[in-house]
Amino acid sequence: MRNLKYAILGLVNREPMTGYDIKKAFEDRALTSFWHAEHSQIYPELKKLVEEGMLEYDTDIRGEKMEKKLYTITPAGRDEFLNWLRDDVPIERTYKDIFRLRTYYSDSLLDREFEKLLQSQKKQHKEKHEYLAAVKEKVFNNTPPEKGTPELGDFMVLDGAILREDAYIAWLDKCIEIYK
Amino acid sequence: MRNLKYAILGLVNREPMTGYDIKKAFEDRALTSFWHAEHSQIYPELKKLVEEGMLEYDTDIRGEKMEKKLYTITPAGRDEFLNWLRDDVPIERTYKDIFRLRTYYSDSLLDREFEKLLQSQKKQHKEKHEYLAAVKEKVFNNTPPEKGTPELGDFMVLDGAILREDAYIAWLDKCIEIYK
DNA sequence: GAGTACATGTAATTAGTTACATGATTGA
DNA sequence: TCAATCATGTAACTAATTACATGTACTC
Repeated sequence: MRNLKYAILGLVNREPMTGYDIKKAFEDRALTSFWHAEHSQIYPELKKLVEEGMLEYDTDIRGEKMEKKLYTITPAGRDEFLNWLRDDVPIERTYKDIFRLRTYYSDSLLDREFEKLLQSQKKQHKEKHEYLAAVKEKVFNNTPPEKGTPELGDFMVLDGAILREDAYIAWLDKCIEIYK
Repeated sequence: MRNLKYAILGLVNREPMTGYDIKKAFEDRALTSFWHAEHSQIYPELKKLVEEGMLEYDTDIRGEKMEKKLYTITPAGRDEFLNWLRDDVPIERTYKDIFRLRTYYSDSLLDREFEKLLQSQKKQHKEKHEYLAAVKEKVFNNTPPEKGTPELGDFMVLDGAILREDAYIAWLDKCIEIYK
């Protein structure tokens, strides 16, 4: 499906970037909630995208010797990206989740043991939720940016991540209630 | 992390199973919402688990020639599984989601184009939601089973899947509102 | 006799993670 | 001068998907 390919094309389509910038973007709060890749996956993919004519780069010499490659999207790359973006896709059958897998088997634990695990998960999801809500307030003042700007994309996925955390916490609370 | 290993150990711990049964279990309504594997991944993993002493099997001859292997968990396998189950794990940093990736880049589409994609996703998530809610009613009468039964695990993850769909639909509605 | 479900495997490829490997630049 | 960050790559391994490959049993 080459999802990483399109994730990268989309980023470089927003603005020219180095591999390092892409790595940083994947660590960013909004993106990190629904996509991620290590640099060891990014650099080979960039090389491939250049070979395929989707991206090109200029080598930038910083200081004495330090080289960095600034990637730009080509017209072919932009076409390919837009065609991908327009696709109407089926929803994913499975959203893999290790804690749900553990919950599925929780009858093999003592009630107290499992309740502790539930509480630990809740604590972590609450922290994530608070963090995301703080970003929404500070960066966006809780208000959606203008249509047609990349910032609106950032806002929507951030909002989605917050709703996802809400639902996760509500689910954990239901499980805790059962086990109490 | 060997998650498939523990997914399989957990299933066989519930009751002896063939590889085919495990495949079917992964297609089951509850499990399929948070875990999945193809038979091409299951059979080699079963072989490995036997080599590691976690599982053993009896070959059952059905009819003329047809062989099936009924796997049973060993005491070592059960120990390993329970130790894994007791682990307190960090929440996943990323829940990969291709539609959220597309949403992140939606400013590159026309409003009408993207709204159509949002509506298509909503339709699919609503169908999934209705299906899950129907299972919850028919199988569990909307009531949690007794503690200490595998059925409670089934119920909790099913409930979690429903809440997840609720949140997804709520998020899509927010996005649709913005784009309308 | 045809179709579906049962039943098990391997091969080839793609995706993703962890570890190995190197070096420059910037600011305290 | 030390630490953090910038910057790029490869190697080895694990995880997962798609395709190839085969045959049985049951029901209509």
